[in-house]
Amino acid sequence: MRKQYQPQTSEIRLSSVLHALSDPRRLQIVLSLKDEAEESCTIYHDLMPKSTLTHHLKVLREAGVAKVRIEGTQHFYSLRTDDLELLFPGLMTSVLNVKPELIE
Amino acid sequence: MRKQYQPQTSEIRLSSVLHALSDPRRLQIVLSLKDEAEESCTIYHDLMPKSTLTHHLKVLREAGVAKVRIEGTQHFYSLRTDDLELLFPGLMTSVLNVKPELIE
DNA sequence: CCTATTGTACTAAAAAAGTCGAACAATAAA
DNA sequence: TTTATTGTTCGACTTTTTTAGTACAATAGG
Repeated sequence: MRKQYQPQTSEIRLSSVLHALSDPRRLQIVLSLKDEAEESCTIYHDLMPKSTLTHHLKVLREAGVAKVRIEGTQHFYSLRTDDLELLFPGLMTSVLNVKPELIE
Repeated sequence: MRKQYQPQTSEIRLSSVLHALSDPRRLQIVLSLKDEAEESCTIYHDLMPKSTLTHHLKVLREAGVAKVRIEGTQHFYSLRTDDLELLFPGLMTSVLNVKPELIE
């Protein structure tokens, strides 16, 4: 369990962020992180198999949308809200406040 | 040259909008429409072949990001700024104001 | 040390997206 | 009516993405 690459703030790109957010399952994950400081991966295991979840979290991480803090064997995910607000002011606010019926 | 389907405002979905915006070439098109009321397709023919352009404009149209007005054989494209602002307040503003070096 | 928990890596298959040439359709203009 | 302009449709091909099973790695606890 190594690497867990996450881009520096200066490496985050809009195309990648929008791509990461455009998948319905990833958008669902992102929205569920809205009000949580951090969230362990296990809560999503009802929604999809572990390996699929790993894939989506990796896309979010590598795009710079989410970050992870590792504690023992548990991974706690959270949004990089501050970085994203700095780079793309207003973007995450508008995405996170989308009306549920307009998501997909 | 018929159909040119464009969704009603109530049919526009965030996933589709984000997907449409996530491709670098489409994002480039969208940004070029920022300050233009309307723009004919011909100006993009340096950037890509006609059929590729048609494809990308179709994705933007069907997602509800752009609309077209047909005049003779010319198609004039513009952004559905008002509709998008109504559905996803602040989203397009943040995308359209991205710093060029943060696009891709 | 043994075992359960948590999540990654690898792999393969299927689905979706992007690219673009060539033929076609509609209009405009000569 | 013939020709040029503008853009679509079709089809083929390539690339990327998504999905998910299986095996593996790291840590925690008994």
